Amino acid sequence: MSQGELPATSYALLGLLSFGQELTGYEVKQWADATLRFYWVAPAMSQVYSDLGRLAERGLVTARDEEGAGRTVRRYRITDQGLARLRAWLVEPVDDFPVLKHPVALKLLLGHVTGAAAARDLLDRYADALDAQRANLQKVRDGLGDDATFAYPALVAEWGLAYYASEGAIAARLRDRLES
Amino acid sequence: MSQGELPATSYALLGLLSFGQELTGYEVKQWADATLRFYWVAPAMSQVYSDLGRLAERGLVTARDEEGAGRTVRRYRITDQGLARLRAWLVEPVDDFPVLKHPVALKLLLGHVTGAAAARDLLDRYADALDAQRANLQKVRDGLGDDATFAYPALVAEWGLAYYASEGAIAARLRDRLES
DNA sequence: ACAGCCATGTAACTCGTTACATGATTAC
DNA sequence: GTAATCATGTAACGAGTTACATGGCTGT
Repeated sequence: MSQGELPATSYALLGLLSFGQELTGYEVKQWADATLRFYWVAPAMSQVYSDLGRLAERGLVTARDEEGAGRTVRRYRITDQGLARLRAWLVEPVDDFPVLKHPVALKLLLGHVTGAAAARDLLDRYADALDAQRANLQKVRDGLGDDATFAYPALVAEWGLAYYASEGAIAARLRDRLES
Repeated sequence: MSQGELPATSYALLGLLSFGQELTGYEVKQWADATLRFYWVAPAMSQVYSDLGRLAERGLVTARDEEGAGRTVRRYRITDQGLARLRAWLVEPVDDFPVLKHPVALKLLLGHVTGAAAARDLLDRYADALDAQRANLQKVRDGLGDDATFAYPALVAEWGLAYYASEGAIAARLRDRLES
């Protein structure tokens, strides 16, 4: 039990459980959609369940079947071992530099194929998408409040907001340079 | 032939060939490492070869075996059909918002597990990595020159440089907020 | 002679996705 | 009653990775 390395996404899910609550797979997915999505990925529902199963196998979380009128739901809680394992991973030096899969930059890179008008269009639509994304993240940040419990998630949300703001400014500048 | 959708990475490789040269798989990989790496991914050598093979099967590139004293190298060139297909993909509205896999943000999000000192450390090391990455991209940008041929790649490289600058500033600000 | 780069691929595997399948509870 | 949401999984597949295998060319 507990042998073998885990993919980062598993640690991310384990991390969601490190805030102390006992969550169902469904709830873990919702938290992932609300927070992890902006800095990591939003794992598919099916992956959440299978990853939680693996974490349980290794004793990093416990699975408890909770009887509720008619329906039984399975709640997961992080174990001491899981917390220790998570801490060890967190303090490990980060080997991977952030990977950006940026379809807009990729398409702009090939602007010579489509011409300046298409490139401007691309950046315009990106600016709209950025606004929408930023609005979503702003709601998440507001939802986190100013309590100490979620101080770090709030910090990271603000990082994301600053990133979107900067990205919007850069995109606007690039668009202007294509205007000529 | 030419049936079926292609993954974005295949279009990215096809895009590298859209600049007109006839390249070997090895050279495509080098271009990918130099440019695509910053905004998309650096595909493994083995993937470059298998993707080029698939593009050839579909008539989007031609493969020509070039005899050279003893050794034969295979050079790929984009076809008219390939260029048309690439153009169609480029003008398609971008459905995917950029995906950021940001291990530093992910670990910072879980700062409550390790404490403020570890979080500061994390951001310090990230700042160093950012500097290194920015220096690499600066070399790429300089190598692209100011010729019209690589105007779009140069534009995107400058986007990347601005992004790294902004990221460094944000990380420094966050670090200061953890100082107290 | 030897190291390092150029060059090309195959095989096994992992991560993560979509599609499929099922059913209970809640709000209107 | 019926639609949306809560809840839990399995199966098939795809994209991309690492490990393995091979060999020529180039500079010292």
